[in-house]
Amino acid sequence: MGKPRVIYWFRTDLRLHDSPALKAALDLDPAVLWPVFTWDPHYVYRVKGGVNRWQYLLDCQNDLSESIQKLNSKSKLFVLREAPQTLFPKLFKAWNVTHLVFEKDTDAYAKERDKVVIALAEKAGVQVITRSGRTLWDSDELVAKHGGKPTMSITQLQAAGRKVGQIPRPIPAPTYLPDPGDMPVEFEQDKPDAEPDLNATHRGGNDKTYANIAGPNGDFAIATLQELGFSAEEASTPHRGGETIALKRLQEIFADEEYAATFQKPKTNPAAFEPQSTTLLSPMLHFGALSPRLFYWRAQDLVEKYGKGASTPPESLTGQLLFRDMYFAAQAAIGPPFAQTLNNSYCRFIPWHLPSKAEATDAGSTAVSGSYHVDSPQAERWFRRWKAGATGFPFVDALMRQLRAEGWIHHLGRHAVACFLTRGGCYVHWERGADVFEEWLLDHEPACNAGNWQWLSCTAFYSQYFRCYSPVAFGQKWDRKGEFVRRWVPELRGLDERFIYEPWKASRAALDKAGVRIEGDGLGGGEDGTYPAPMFDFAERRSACMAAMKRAYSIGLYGNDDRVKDGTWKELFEKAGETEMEGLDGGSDDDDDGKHADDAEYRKERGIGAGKHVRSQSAATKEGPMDRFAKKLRT
DNA sequence: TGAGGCGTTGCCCAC
DNA sequence: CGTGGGCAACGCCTC
Repeated sequence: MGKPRVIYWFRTDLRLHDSPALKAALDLDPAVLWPVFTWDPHYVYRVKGGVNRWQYLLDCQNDLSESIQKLNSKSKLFVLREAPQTLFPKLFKAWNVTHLVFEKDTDAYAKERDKVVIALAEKAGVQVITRSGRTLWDSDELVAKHGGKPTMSITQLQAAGRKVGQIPRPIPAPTYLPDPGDMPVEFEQDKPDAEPDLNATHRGGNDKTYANIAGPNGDFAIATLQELGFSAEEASTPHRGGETIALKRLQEIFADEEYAATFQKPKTNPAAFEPQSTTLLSPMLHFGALSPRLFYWRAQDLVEKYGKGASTPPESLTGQLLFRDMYFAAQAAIGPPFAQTLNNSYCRFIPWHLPSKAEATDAGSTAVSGSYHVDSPQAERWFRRWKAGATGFPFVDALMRQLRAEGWIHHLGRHAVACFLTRGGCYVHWERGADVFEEWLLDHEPACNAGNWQWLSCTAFYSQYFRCYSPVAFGQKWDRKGEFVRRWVPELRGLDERFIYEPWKASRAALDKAGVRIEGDGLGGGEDGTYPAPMFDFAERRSACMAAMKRAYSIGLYGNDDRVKDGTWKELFEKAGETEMEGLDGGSDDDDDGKHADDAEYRKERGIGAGKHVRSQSAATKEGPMDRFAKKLRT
C-alpha cells in the first residue's frame, strides 16, 4: 500500500485557516493532494442569485487558489465543471484516488448530494472523511443533546451547546501542502440539464459553464463571470470576498477593542453607511472564507480581557454567532420544511397573501415549489413595489435599493423591510420575502434566512406581533436628517429633513424647491423627478395586520396541520370574521392584467368566491387611501 | 400549579 | 435628551 492519494473537496469552506476537514486530510500524510472545487449545477441553475453573489464566490475562490499556490507553487484550487455526483466516480478511477475529504454541509440539498457522493466513493473503494466546521458546534450534535428537537431560543441553544462541550479553538492554517497528482480528464463529461435556469434573467443567456470540464483553457482555472454567462459590468456591490480580506477585516474589528468588546447589535445603526455599523463578515461566514470559531474566540478572548463593561450574548459579537448556530441547529432538526410553512410543525400558519404553491415530492409529502398564488392583485402589486424599492415610504425604499445594489443591508434594516412586507403592512407571505433575500443577499444562508423571516413575521422564534416597526419612526430614530434616504433615494435628496421620511406631507412649495413631484407608482421606470405616494395608509394597514395576527394566533394552526393541507383552515378563519386573508382580498384599486391565470383556478380550488370581497377599507375608487391622506395633509 | 418575569433590537407620549 | 409607562398582551421558563 502506497501513501494516500487524496482529493480535498472545497465547497462552502473557502479558506485555509481553521479547517478541521483540511487538517484531517493532511493528517493522512498524503503522497498527493488535489484541492478541488466542482461546479454543482444545482447552485448554477436552481438557486437564484444575482451577479453580485457570483462575483463574491469567485473572489473567495481566487483568493483561496492564490493562498494554495503560495504554499505549493505546483498546486492551486482546481475547478472542474461537472456535477459531483457524476464526476467523482470518474475521477476516483482516472486519478487513482484513495481518500475523499470534505467539510460537512448542512443544507437540505447538499446533505442529499453528499449522501450520494459518499455511496459512490464506497463503491469505488475510496475512503471518505468528513468533519464539521461550518458552525461553532456540530449542528447534529446540538440537536442530539437537545432531545432531537430544534433549538428555538438562544437559551436553548446555549444549554445544548454546554452539553456538547466547549467550542473548539481555531486550527492554524497549514504551512505546507503536498503536490497534486496527475489530473487526466480523458473521460466523457456528463453535461447537466440547464433547464430551468433560475438565473437566466441575470445571465443573459451566454452561459458556457459546462463547455469544457477543465475550463476554457483546460487548466482547471477559476471561472470568470463571463464564462458563467454574467456581465461583470452588472456587478454593482462594493463588497468583495476572500479569506485574505476576511482576516484583514477581522484584525481591524478587533483593533478597536472598545467597539468589539462592547458591541451591542440592537444599538448599531441600520442607517449608517460609509462606514456601516456592523462587521460585514456575514458573507465571509457564508462562503467559509472566515471560520466562525476564529471569530468567536477572538471576541470571547477580548471580552475576558476587557472585563467590566463588555457586552454579553445575545447582543454581543459572540451572541450573533450563537444565533447563527441556533438557526443551523433548528434547520438540522426540522429538515427541509424549515424553509417553509408547509409541514413545519414549528411554524405558525398565517393566511398571508401570495402563498406558495405546493407540489408533491417523491417522498409523497408536499413541498413548496417556489411559485406562488396571486390571491390578491393588490398584495401582488404591493409586493412588486416593495421589491422594486418603490413603496412610497422612503426608508423602506432606501433599504430595498441598497439591498439590490450592494447585496447587504444592516440587520435592523432587514427587520424593518421584513416586518413591513409581512405582519406590519402588506400581509404578504414571509416566503415571498425570503425568496427576494435569497436572490440578492451576498450572505444568503438558507437556515438564517428562513429563521429570520419566521422571526420577523412572528410565525416562529418570536411572537410579539404588537411590536411593529414604523417605516417612518424607525428610520428617524437612527438618522434624523435622512442622510441614508438621500443616499439611496436620490430623487428626494433636496427635501427638507422634516419631510424626508414622509414626502407626502411636504407642501407643494417644498416639493418644488426639492425638484420632486409625488406621482405614479414608482414601477416601470417612472419619470425623472417623481417619487410615488405611499402605497397605503400605514396606520390603517398596521391595525388591520395586527388584528389579523391576533385572530390567527387565537386559531393557532401550525404548518403541519391537516387543515392547512386540505384547505379547511379557511372555514375557521371565516368563522372568526377574518377579512385579511388569502383569497378574500378585493384588491379593488388594481385593474388586473389577467397575467395571473391561476387566480380563478386557485379561488375555485380553495372554494373562494371571486366576488366575495370583504375588505374593510374603502378602496372602491382608483384613488388609494394614502392619496386622500396626502391631499388632506397638503391642504 | 398558576403567577410572574423575560425575551437580541417598537412606538408614543409624558415628565 | 433620557427614561418609564401604556399600548394590548405571545410563549416559555421559573419559582
